[in-house]
Amino acid sequence: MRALPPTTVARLPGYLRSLGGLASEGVTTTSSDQLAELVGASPAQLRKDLSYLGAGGRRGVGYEVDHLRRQIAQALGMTEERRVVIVGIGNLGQALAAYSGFADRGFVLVGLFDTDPALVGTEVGGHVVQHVDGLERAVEEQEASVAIVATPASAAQPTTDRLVSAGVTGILNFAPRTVRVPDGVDVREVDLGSELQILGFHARQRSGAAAPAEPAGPAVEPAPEPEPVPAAD
Amino acid sequence: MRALPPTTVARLPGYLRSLGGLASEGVTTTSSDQLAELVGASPAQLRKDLSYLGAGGRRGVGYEVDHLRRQIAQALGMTEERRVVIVGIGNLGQALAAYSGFADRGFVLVGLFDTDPALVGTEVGGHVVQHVDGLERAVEEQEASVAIVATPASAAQPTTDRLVSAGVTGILNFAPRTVRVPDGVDVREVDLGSELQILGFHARQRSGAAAPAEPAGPAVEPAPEPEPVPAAD
DNA sequence: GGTTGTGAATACTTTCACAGCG
DNA sequence: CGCTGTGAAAGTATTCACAACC
Repeated sequence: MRALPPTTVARLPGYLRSLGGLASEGVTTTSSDQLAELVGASPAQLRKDLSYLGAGGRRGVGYEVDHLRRQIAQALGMTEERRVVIVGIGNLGQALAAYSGFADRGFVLVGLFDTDPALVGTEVGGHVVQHVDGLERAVEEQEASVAIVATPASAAQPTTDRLVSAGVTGILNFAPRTVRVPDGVDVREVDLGSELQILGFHARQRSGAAAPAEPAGPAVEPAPEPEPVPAAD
Repeated sequence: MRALPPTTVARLPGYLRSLGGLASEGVTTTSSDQLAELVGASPAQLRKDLSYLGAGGRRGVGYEVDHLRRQIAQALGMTEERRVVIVGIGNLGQALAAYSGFADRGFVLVGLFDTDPALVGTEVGGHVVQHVDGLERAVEEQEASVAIVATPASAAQPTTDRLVSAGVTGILNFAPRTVRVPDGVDVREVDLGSELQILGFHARQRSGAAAPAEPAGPAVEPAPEPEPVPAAD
């Protein structure tokens, strides 16, 4: 088991969160059944995930909460400090800058950047907003390895390029545009619009929308094929 | 191919976005190669995804941009209006309330809710914040089918329960806690902390972290901090 | 010529079910 | 006994590669 499957990695933060909850309730030992219930996964999946970590569960007993927390935290690199900058201090950037969970996860916010002269120099979440002109320099000096991009769509790719060339290796992109990065750089895209649209898909399924060209079927009521909207804008 | 695979659904918003870009440049026809390049997917995957939709690509020619847009928009239910409420109007909730992409995607914001008396009655993003006491009533009256939860973690589950019982069938949860919903309700979890931690995992991989193995030994010591490696590569 | 649509092949993920150990 | 760890099975997703068609 050299590398963890990406799906496993994506679940670890949730496990860690639930383990924290257990710990704060004074629980010292847990089982795959209990933890699976908390995180909303299957016990088998949980055991498999944890087995990749070499988590030392004891048969007949379960897992030691504290030990498991340390192991997941280490797998996620939380034992090392990561320095993070945020670029784009609009509504969303400001909310992200105010996020209180950085420290708990080993992240230290070291800079906020924007182009808006009205914003530069103001303080947001305890940091003074700087002009993006100084982005590369600050990234290098501060040894930032992670960046959060919360710019308008049009600025996302250029901003990303600058961040990468300055040495950032992890990017969390909130701009509604997928950004390209070279090998060795990791991007995660988070897009409110896409998430809404995915919800919209399921809502449509539920609302009895027949599949396109799916005539066969029981006597469902005259499915209202939604009138084509006035077309594209 | 009854239903689209979830992975395909998750990619459709990105396709739609890129198609919009092409359309605004006056491009009327595209190919799986061109579109794949834009969205950062493989041409084969794109063709397979589009084939699930029954998108009428023409061999030797490609896809008609406008037709494809309409087809994806319909699959995503964008032709029907979805009414959405936001609960929790803190920093993040305010940023989400100000999001300008609702209308383009067929979503209409119909209510903002919070418990904070200092917030109730104020206007955010063109809407007056209401007290959550009136949540169920408003959801029913406004026929909201989608809710965005941006409350603190502790309020996420109770809020979700209330929303669901009032009739909401799609939830976008930004609170750092997975929420449980009954069958027939769709939840998407978006968590900044988790995303950061996933980035942290990859950063750790890169920084030459040794294999996680504690080869042998019953008692594991809690001091496995690896050597700090400053900016290799 | 070019490009789609798609079965087949490969890769990955989840679930099952039970051996193995405390 | 109870509960983990894990091979094997089942289920999904992606990629390949080429026939079909324009």
